[in-house]
Amino acid sequence: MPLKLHPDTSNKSEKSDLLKGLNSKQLEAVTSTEGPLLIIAGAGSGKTRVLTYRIAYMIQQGALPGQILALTFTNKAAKEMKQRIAKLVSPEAAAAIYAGTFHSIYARLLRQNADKIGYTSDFSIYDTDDSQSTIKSILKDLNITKDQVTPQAVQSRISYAKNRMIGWQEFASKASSPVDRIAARVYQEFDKKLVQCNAMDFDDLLLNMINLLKSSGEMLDYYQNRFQYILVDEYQDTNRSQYLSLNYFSAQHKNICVVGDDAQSIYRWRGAEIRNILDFQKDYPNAHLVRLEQNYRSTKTILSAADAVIRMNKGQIPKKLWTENDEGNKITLKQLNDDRDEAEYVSKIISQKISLGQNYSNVAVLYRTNAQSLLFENSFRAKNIPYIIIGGISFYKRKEIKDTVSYMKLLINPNDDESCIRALNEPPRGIGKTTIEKVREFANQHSIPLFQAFSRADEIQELQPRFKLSASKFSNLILKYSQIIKDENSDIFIRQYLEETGLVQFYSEMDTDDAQERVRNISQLISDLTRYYANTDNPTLSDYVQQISLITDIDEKDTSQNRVTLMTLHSAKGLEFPNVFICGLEAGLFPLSRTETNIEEEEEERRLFYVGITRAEKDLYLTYAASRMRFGEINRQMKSKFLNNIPSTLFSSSSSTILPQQQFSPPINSFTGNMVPKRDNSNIPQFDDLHVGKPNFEYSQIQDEEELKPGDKVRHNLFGEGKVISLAGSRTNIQAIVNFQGLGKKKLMLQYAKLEKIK
DNA sequence: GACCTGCTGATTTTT
DNA sequence: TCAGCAGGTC
Repeated sequence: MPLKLHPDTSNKSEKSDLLKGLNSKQLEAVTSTEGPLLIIAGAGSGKTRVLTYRIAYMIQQGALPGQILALTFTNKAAKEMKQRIAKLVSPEAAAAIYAGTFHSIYARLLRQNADKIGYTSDFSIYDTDDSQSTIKSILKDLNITKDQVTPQAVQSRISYAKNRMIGWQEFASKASSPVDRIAARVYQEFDKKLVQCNAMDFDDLLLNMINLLKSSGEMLDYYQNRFQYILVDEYQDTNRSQYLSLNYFSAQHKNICVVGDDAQSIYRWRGAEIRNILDFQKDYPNAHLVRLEQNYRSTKTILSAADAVIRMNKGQIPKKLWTENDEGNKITLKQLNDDRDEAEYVSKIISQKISLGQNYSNVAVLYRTNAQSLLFENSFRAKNIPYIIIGGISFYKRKEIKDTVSYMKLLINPNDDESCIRALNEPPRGIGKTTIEKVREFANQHSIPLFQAFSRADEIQELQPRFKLSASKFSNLILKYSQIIKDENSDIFIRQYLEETGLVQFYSEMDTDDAQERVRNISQLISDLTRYYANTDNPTLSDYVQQISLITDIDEKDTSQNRVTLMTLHSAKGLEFPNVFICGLEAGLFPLSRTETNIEEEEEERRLFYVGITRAEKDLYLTYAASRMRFGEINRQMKSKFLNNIPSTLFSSSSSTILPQQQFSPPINSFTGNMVPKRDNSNIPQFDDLHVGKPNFEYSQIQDEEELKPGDKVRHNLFGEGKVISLAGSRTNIQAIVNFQGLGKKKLMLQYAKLEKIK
């Protein structure tokens, strides 16, 4: 169907403005709006710009924003794309576009039609931890011990199968090893359990989308008409189920545009199939192909290094990435004695750059494994280098946050057994393992959710009266508030509910730093919920919980501030920085040792190195250490074989001489265990960036403007109104004792507690 | 049922 | 190195 001109946006000058500044290939990609289009976009070739402009152009040409489906790799990328479209076209248009990750968009669509596939719209989304603990309980029910198979092994096999659209029946029929046979058995139970719990894991969001499309002709018809234009970013990293769902969506109109680069495929281990991009032209025989090969990001030197590396891979499509940029600085290769020296070296270079007028935010430090971040953190903190870590333990994976979210989930989806278990004994209610086992048995016998079994505790003969009492207290609390929320959907009641769970009070009363931090985190989550209710049309708790279930590490970080970014090479995909350090280039670490025996895995590692190199705009530093502490032991190692792929002419003269491996100097410290500074989070600017949307952590504003004094009336987000009893501590670390109405006295750190002074 | 202690395995990468 | 867990004790 050709595009019709939109009457009010067909302004000629706007249109030409939009296309101005694009090179001929980019222009071709932007304006080829009809039919299947494959864009092979080399690193730094302006891919994001092309996608954004293409959408804006389509809208200008008459496409309805609500008919556009744009799938990106992170929610952040989608958000940025929408922001740019808001400027290029209009905020209304941007808001109407369906843009997000596969998982978040599909979750949204599934919510609207959950009943068609046997769920309710309030289904829970299980993250990896939830799934694993479900698997553990299944293993227990099946009397399978850890000696036979680990829950992790089972989980990864199930996920592997799901990613490739292999159901349990097929998996069972092909299972040849004992572990596979167990996994097949668990897989079957797991599927059943998830449906019972009204829950989906990450893989199910994709699979169920396909099930939904297959569920009826009308459904398929509806969505094929609904999404007239489909755009997919990072197509090389899509898996089988993503691929199939796209085929369903686009089968009629075939207006599908995929963008990718086979050289940057780094998620094979997660089920991504490069063949999706390689076979696109087979799938759509009349597909138009555009190659974006001009790089606007990096210097010639960096590009040469990247090219030299990727050329070592056999299974790559030949590409000629080129740039008009300068030759630029040589690459620095540095050998250090050990991992601590490596961190010191990186800090030193960063400090030098800062003194020459660079910004911290122009620097990224990339590594293979999250565990490597610790030494950089220590060193940066000692040198007052502000930094942000992406990845590692996410805010939403913290115990107290998961517990709080479990209470929310349970309120909207009482079938959710995982949340029930989590919430049940946090804070401790005196219901122990034996009791839970008895209730679980009862639930299994009657095929009812765990929560329902707790509500019927009276009927369970073997339970002692005191357990029956605490069980009914627990279920009454949930039932009471789920009714209240149904009657009046307001965040006020959710806050009240969370307070009544006693979770915050439990931590508040524990006088440890750790507990105080947990209180702060919970209160931050609650502020976020409040903000969500204030800023969203038709907010619901269910929607909020689903949103935060799908937040990715990179989404939740505010990278706009002036600080160094620390992250894994995987997380760096799609980003760019003037200065990039790639650290830990050692045999066994990068490439990881387990990949060395498998050519395909090693090629994937090499692509990962390629991705890392091509993040750099101007200066690239490659470092490796002769010895490194791993698993609490000091290991000596050789430099990475990947370094041999880069011609030595590209390295600066100040680079370390590339020593033959045998000549490595021995590590200076034979044992550094005690010398590594303890992790100390006290002065890192971290609380403001662990967040959905805009964090706005408004701490310490009050005491800066007007000092609190005993007798003042204050309001706390969670505890409500109260009166300041006393203040103690140093200026930067004031502790207040506040008497809250109905709650009694609480000790609060002013620096973190959000106290609002009221008249 | 709560708490303590000593053992074990984890470090790939993430929606 | 250290978090998480099983197993023992009160």
